[in-house]
Amino acid sequence: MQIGEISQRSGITVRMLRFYEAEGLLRPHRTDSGYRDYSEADVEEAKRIKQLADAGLTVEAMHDLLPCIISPKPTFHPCDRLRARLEGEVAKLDKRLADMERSRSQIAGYLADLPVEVPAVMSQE
DNA sequence: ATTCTAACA
DNA sequence: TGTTAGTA
Repeated sequence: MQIGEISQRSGITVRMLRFYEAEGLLRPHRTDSGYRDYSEADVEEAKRIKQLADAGLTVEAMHDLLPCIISPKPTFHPCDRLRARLEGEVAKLDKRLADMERSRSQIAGYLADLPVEVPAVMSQE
């Protein structure tokens, strides 16, 4: 099938399907004319990729996790290092959350100290 | 009509 | 990630 069909069936944009391929996540065959030719197996793989992408995982993480997924749920198979990798992802998110909280309080502080604006019609009178 | 690669007011 | 260009 062509890229347009797997796109609608997987929910991944054509743009991203090409990007993931460039990243080595999906390897569809090519027709004589150079068009990507996807198989049913590719559709299942694409659905798994979609799940991981929606979880906010990076392409690098997907490379590690995809081989450990059995169903498109995804259900993870106890591969070696799988637990460590998932824990690593959670650690990264915890780091980002901490950074964002610092940023939030900083900006909230600017907002709290902001002088009250006087309406133009009043300041001119 | 669709897809392909490359590139960015 | 979108979008556009010029093809196949």
